[in-house]
Amino acid sequence: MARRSDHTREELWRLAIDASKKIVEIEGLRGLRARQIARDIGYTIGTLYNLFDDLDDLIMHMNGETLDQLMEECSKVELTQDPNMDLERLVHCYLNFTHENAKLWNAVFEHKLPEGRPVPDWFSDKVSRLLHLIECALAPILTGRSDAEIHQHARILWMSLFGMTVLEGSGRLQEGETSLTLARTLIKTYVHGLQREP
Amino acid sequence: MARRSDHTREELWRLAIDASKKIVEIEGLRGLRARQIARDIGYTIGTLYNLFDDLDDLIMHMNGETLDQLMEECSKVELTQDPNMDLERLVHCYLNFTHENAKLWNAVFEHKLPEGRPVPDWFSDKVSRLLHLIECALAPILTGRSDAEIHQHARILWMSLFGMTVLEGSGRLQEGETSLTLARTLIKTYVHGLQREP
DNA sequence: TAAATAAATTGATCGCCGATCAATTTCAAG
DNA sequence: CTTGAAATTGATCGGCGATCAATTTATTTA
Repeated sequence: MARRSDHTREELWRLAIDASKKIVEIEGLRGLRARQIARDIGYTIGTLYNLFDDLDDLIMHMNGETLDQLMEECSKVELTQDPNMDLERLVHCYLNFTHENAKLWNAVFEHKLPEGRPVPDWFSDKVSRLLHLIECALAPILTGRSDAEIHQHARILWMSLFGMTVLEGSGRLQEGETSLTLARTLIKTYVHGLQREP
Repeated sequence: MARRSDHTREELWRLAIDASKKIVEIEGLRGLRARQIARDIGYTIGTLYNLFDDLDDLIMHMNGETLDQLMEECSKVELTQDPNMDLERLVHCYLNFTHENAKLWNAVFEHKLPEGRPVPDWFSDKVSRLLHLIECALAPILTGRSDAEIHQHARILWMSLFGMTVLEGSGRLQEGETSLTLARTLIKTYVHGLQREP
C-alpha cells in the first residue's frame, strides 16, 4: 500500500511534528520515540523515515518551529525607542513563552546533533532573526557605535537570557527565584552599564 | 568469580569514571555506552551496575568531578578586593577550563535526569560552592546591599557565563567571536552598571 | 482503457542499547 | 574447614533507531 490518499506529504509532515510536540510536552525530549510517533499518527516507522532523514532531523524541525513560535510572539512587541522599556517587554515576552512552553523550549537546547554534523543554515537563520530583535531594541542606546558592537551586546544579552532559561529548565533555580526577576535585573544593570559608559 | 583482589570497590569506581571521561572527551556524551566502559576497565556490565545505579548515576558522578576540577582551578585565583580585576581573573580561569575540557564541560549540562528524578543535593552543593566564589569577588562593589542582592547578582553572572559556554559548546558562536571576549564585555558592562547604580 | 512508471507504505529484520538476575566464584569470618 | 556474604559473570529481556525488499497505490504514458 502506498500513497494512500488519507494525507498529502505535507499533512503527514504536520501530523508527525505535532505528534512529536505532544510527546515532548508531556515526557520531555528523552521520551520521544520514533515508534511512538508513528503509532500516534497511524502510520508505521517506515513512513516516518520516508519523511525525515532520522530522528535528529525530525527534532531539528520540531525545534525550528518552536523558534518560529517564539519569534512570532516577540514580533508582537512594538518598539518605542526607549531601550529600557523595549528590552523589558521583549524579555517579558521571551520568558513568558519559555515558561508556557517549558518542555519544548528545553528540547531546543537539550538536543545535540551527533559529532561532526553541522547545524543547518535554516536553523541558524531562525536564531539570527531573534537576535535581530534585540539589536533593534538596543540600538537607540548605542548611537555612534559600530554595528559590530551593537551586535555583540545583543548577543551577550541573548546568551545570558539563554543561560537563565537553561538553568531554570533543569530546575536549578533557587527558591523564590524566577528567571523573570533575574532577567529584569540583568537587563536593567547591563543597560545601565552601557549608558554610562564612554 | 567475585571479589577478585585486582581492585577494591573504590579503585573500580575510579577506573569506571576515568574510562567514562576518556570516552566523553573523544566522542562526547552521546558516545558513552555502558558496554564500552565495562570493556575498557576489563570487567563486565554486571559489575558496572554493581557500582552505579544506572548510567545516569554514573554520569552525575562524572559531571560532579568536572565541577570539582573547575572549583579547584578557580580557587587558585587570589582575590584582591578589586572586583573588576577579580572577576576578570575568575572568568578567565573559568573559560580556560571550559575550553580545555570542552567535551566534559558540555556533558555537565547536556545530561538531563529523567522526568521526576531530582538533582542530588551533593551535586547542587558543588554548584553553590562555585557560585560563592563569584559572590566573594563581587562583594566589595556592593557594600551596603543585602546578602540576597549580592547573591542574586552573582547568580546572574554565573548563569550568563553559563549561557555563553553552552552556545559555544554547541558551535553557535559566530566567526571571530570567542566566549572570552564576550564574557569580558559582559563583566565589564555589568560591573559598570552596578557601580553607577544607586 | 490498459500497461508502465513512479511514489508511498509496510513490516520483518538487523545490530545495538540499558538493565536485570540466577548462577557462580571468591574472599573473610567463625 | 565450613559457612555466609559480597562480587562477578553472562545469558537474557524488552526496546530502540534504522534499513530495505516487497507490496500497494496513484499517476503517466501508450
